[in-house]
Amino acid sequence: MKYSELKKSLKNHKLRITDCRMDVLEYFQEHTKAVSIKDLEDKFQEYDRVTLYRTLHSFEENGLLHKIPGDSGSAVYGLCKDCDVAAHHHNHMHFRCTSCGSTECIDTPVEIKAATLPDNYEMASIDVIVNGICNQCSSN
Amino acid sequence: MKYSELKKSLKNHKLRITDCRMDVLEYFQEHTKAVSIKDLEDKFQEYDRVTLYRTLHSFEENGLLHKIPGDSGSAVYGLCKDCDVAAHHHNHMHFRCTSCGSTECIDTPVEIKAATLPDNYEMASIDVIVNGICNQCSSN
DNA sequence: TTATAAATGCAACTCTATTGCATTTTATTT
DNA sequence: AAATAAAATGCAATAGAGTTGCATTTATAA
Repeated sequence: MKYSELKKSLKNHKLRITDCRMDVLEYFQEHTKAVSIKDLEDKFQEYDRVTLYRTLHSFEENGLLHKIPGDSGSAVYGLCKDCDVAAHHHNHMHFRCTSCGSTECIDTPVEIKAATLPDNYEMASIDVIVNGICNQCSSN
Repeated sequence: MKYSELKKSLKNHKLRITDCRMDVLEYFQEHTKAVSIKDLEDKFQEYDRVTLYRTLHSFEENGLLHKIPGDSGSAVYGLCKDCDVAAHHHNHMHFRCTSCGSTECIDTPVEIKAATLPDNYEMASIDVIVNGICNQCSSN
């Protein structure tokens, strides 16, 4: 993605333009799989770990990323493709490959009826994590 | 639940009978909400943290508990009511209350068709986490 | 009752994530 | 373009979650 596009995207989300944020956002754009803090630390050794953590947090707060609960411990993050700051649409599914360990957002929308909940439970949002073998691993 | 019942349950899962395991299992039986390591540490200060961790792990390995990915960081565990060692049925949903922070297993079975996945993805299992307000919180 | 295999407690350690603070950088205003 | 205020960064320290090794104790089965 072009520099000016990245810049625009940050500005749209009311985020200041910094080297770290530009690099991290570009990294997200270039990867279809969800990204962990570990990935970023390995890739961007020139930035402090803390800065990378704070970058993820600010991106998440400003609706650029969504957090995906990690399998064991550490979380991963995915780009919010169809979201804007006002309305998040997180009702897609996350596919976690048990072979390569990657997590990926699958754009198939997920519908679970609130009617299936017991009385007096109110649904706000839903996270669906599908475990299995991803396309890359199944073709090897 | 009676002592003898707890004992039988542990034996069924090929787990040795110890004080810690009996107490922890009883605690799970008495609570409808999912249990965190923190809950256990607070409740059972007479047992070492490590022992409680290992108790959870052995319960999980032997099909007595299932692990539910925590909101931020620490995981919680739920009793496997309808599971046996041979066949786990984890396709129920987990309800996480954004008000009181509790997580709970809801017995409504969840069906997501593998057909909704893109080509060459193979589904093995699925975790559904519904966020919202639980019955207790909505009536307060 | 004894033998052995497993569970426990303790200490140390690893990994993940956060906080405080001084410094630097960004964006805005003049 | 320079000055200013607000925000981001880097570093060090700290907090929290979870694990490992090992000596000791306990449970089960012979």
